[in-house]
Amino acid sequence: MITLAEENYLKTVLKLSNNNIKSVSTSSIAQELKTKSSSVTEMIKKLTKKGLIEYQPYFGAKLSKTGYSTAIQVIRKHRLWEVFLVTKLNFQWDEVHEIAEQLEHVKSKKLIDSLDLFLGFPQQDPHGEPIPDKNGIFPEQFSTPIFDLNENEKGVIVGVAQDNPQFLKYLDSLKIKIGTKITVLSKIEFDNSLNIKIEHEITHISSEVAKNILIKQRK
Amino acid sequence: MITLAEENYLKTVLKLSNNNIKSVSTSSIAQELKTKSSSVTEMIKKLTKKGLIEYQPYFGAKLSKTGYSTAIQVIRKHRLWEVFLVTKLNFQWDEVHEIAEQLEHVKSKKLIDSLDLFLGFPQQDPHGEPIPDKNGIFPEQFSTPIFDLNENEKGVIVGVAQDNPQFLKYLDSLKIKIGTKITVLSKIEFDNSLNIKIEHEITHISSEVAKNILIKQRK
DNA sequence: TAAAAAAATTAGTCTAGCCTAAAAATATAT
DNA sequence: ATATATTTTTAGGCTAGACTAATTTTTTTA
Repeated sequence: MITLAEENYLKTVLKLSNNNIKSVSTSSIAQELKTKSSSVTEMIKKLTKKGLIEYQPYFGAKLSKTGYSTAIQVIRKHRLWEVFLVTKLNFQWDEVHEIAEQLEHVKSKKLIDSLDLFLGFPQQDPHGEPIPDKNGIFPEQFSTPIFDLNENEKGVIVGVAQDNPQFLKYLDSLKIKIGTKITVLSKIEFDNSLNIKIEHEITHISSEVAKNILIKQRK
Repeated sequence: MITLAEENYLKTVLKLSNNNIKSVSTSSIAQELKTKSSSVTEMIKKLTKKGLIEYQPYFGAKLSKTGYSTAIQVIRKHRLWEVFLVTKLNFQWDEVHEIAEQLEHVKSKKLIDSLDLFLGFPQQDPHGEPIPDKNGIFPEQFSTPIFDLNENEKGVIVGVAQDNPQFLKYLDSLKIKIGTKITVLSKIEFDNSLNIKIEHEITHISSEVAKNILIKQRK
């Protein structure tokens, strides 16, 4: 049986690894959960013993396969409850997070699948976050700013978040248009700018631009 | 802030005192919660310190006024969630208790009042239990078997749960008919039979009969 | 590449809730 | 009315999860 605290740790590791499986530091978890790193170390050990986390002392923790799917299910519950609160109980989109934090820990597979059906299998929560299905599969990706991609992730450009002519001309000069394939090669921590590959050419864009180019993600 | 365990204790005290404010024993609470009486003693002390319970060592615990209304709110949440599960998510009436046990601890006044509205202010849960309103007031009493009354409680007969002629003739012989006022004088533990007063006559009925006479309760 | 700084882990406490065993109080029965 | 039985409370432990302080490991910097 998994406890509420354990679920919150798994969820946090998932979040910090950008919905992927990768190593995150003790201190980042502590910061996110507003606890101390010593507490995190202990809990990570416990989750390792349960097979939910893979942990290398001093080098961070990452989700195991079952840890990942457990975390995804918590996310699914959280987002479905948010949809319920907004669409059925008329909550505002900014009022639902705290309540969903509680509801996401209610344990019943049947409950959440029935709720999903009742809500009409929504694909996004009120904040636009995608909702994984009962098997943990995320829906066909919606458009995302390139800015949100991690290193080595790929996408196809599907739109822009600005129609200012200067911006669009700049995109032309980079040979960026709808349908163009891009890959994020590296992110520069300092100013959040990106090195990207467009078709076969390598180039560099600022964070401002990266936030305004919308892509659909690919494997 | 009240914890989940504390809420469960308050709910249990309320249940054991038949939705009233009266003293219940440590051991009965322990039995109901499947814990040990030593644990109960400790928790009762804690709740006393918080002003939710009034406690006299060796002579039981009873709800304070605020303890009572806290417990009523938990009951309200439990029953509203049960209605939600059955009427909106198509659960069967026997599948909802365990899930409602979890949902009843979610903290948000607005959530539960919105849910109440969404459900159309139901007055009974799927098991026929009355649902208190947002102020903790129970709806006009529905019919109840006499069997469910406690000693010294009163009611007016409003119906029967059997129409078998033998049963009805027997009621005639007791001068019981619709509109008859009754008072429960005492309950015999051994066979759950009752001594009752009908208008001004004292008589005795078996538990079988008591289960099939429906009354509307009075103060 | 060695010293200093930063991050992570360990050791030792604390609280909430639970437990068992022993002691104390109350209730029952002769 | 006193001995016995039952119930309740007290005392002392245990686990989950968190904390602080001390130690160890890794990273950074000179």
